[in-house]
Formats: sequence, structure tokens, C-alpha cells
Amino acid sequence: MTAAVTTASKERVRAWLKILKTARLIEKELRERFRSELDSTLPRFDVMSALDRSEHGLKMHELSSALRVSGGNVTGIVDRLVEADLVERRAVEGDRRAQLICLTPLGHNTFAEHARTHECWVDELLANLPATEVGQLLELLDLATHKDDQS
Amino acid sequence: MTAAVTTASKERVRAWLKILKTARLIEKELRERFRSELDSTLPRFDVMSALDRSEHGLKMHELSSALRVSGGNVTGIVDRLVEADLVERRAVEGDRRAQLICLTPLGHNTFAEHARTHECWVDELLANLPATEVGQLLELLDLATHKDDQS
DNA sequence: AGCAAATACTTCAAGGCTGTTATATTCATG
DNA sequence: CATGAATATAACAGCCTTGAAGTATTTGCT
Repeated sequence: MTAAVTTASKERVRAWLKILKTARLIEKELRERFRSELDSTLPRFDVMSALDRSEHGLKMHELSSALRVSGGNVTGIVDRLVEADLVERRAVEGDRRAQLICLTPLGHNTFAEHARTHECWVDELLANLPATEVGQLLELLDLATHKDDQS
Repeated sequence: MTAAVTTASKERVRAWLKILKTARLIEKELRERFRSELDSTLPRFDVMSALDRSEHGLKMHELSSALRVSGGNVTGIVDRLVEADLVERRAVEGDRRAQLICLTPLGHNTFAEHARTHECWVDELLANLPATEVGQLLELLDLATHKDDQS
């Protein structure tokens, strides 16, 4: 009971810094590999991933809320995916404002391949985390972010 | 022993996604508060933090390796900090290529205030993570990123 | 001394991201 | 139908980030 003068808040800052550092380290490595080996980017992968999960495509605002990024951002990313013929914009019946973003067949295949590669990379980068501890880590992070406003 | 068909690699992907999601959630909130309440940004805070820790200022390349960002990047951030009078560039004796980046008095005070605020915010955002679990989380994340190439 | 390599830094292009503002379309209401 | 609110998207400015290319300066080698 001597030390522990570093209050809980300082310890939490340490934890946050560690989370951030870890995320950046891995993200940086993945970004680099996406760029040099797949000629793509993480944000593009995220968009394609969301589209792949949805059956009939997504509208712009659905994309931007699914990815939690701002609207103007999605426009630019989708622009580039359209250029690369991985994605297409379709009209929405009954609402001429909206448009549906869908993966093209090429987009589907490309995404499937990228997803496989991505899984291998993550497995490699987290290889030192024993499989038995993964669950524990997930639990702690869940704790950290769950708002307990189920009052 | 029935399930567990989801191979370890898929679990690691889940862990990675969770790390990323957590980091982004908190980072987004902090960025937003830095912008609206302190009229600053996370990268600027990082630079000032590194300068504050160093006794006599840092050279540009020291900054960029401390923060693990590219050189061209630091130039831009320091430019803006200089404009805001939070930081100054000093000549280095004996090496006219280099320059020492130092916090101004205003920079010191501003950083101290921002650091206090930052600590409160992090403590608030991670409030649901019991203080007793923080150490465990740090350990797991250390495990995840430590390369064991001490062969 | 002279000259090439290494070092310190800046500049630039491209992309990603945000928040704000503008434009087009739809919908509800009088 | 006209008006105004709400919604969907685009356009814009600003910052951060990277990687590559360019400028100065220093250092090391001959």
C-alpha cells in the first residue's frame, strides 16, 4: 500500500496510449501491404466489406453510417472504386435523390481475394497473442467501450 | 471440443477489428473535443507532448522518429504550431542544416492545460474499465505486439 | 583540397478524413 | 398547388499523412 499514487486516471491514460499505439502499429503495416501488394487501401477495403455483407447494396448514407465516416468522404472513395470498376451506382426506384452502391462481379471477386489475404496478414501480425488469450482481450475491450446506460 | 471450427485466424481477425474499433471510437471522440473545445488537434498535442518531455527541444528528425510519422508531415504540423506561437525553431550551433524545435512559454502553459484536460477525458471515456483490469489489458496488448525476434 | 555520400529539412502530389455549406429531390401541410 | 421542412448527395476548404524528389550542409575518403 505504499505506491499507487499514480491515480487511476493516469493508468487509464497509459492504457489508452497502449491501445492507440497497438492499433496504429498494425494499421500502418496493413495499410502498407494493401498499398504495395494489393494496390488498394484500408478505407476501400472497408467499403467493399460493408457492401459484400449487404445483399442488395447500400445507399450512400447507409455506407457512411456503417463505416462511421462522414458523407463527403464516402463520395470520394466510391468515386475511385467506380473508376476501378469494382463498384457501381444504381438508381433507386421511387427516390431520385438516392442511389444504390453495389459491388460489380469483379468487385466481388476482388474483395473475396483481399479478405483472404487480410486474414492471413492479421493472423501473422497477431501471432504472438496466444489463441487462448484472444477471448480475454475481446472481453476487456468490450468492457472499456460499453456504455452502461441500460438504466 | 465440438465447435472451434472458426480457426484461430478468424478469432485474431475479430480481436484486431475490436482493437481498431475501440481505438477509433475513442480517437474520434478525443479529436472532436480537441477541435471544438481546445481549438487543436491530436497530432499537434502529440508534438507538443514530445517537446514537453524533452528538456532542450528536439530536432525535426527526432520529432518524426519519436512520433513515427514521416518527415514531411512534421514540417507541416510544426509550421502551424509556429504560426500559433506555441513553438519556435532555433538554429543549432555547428550544424546549419538542423534546427531545434522548442515550446515557447505560451506553448508550455497551453500544453500543461491541454494535458490535464486530456487526462480527464480519457478517464471519462474509459470509466467502465475497472482500474484493476487496466494492468491486464496492458499486458495482453504488449503480448500482441512484442516481436519475439530475440533469437 | 576536392568530391561523393550521408544527413537535415522542405516541397509537392495524391489520398484520406472532417465539418460546413450548397443543391436537388421528396414529402407534409395548408 | 405552393411553401417549407426534411433528406440525399455533392462541393469545398482545411488538416493530416505518406512517399518521392529537391536543396543545403556536413562528413568522410582519397
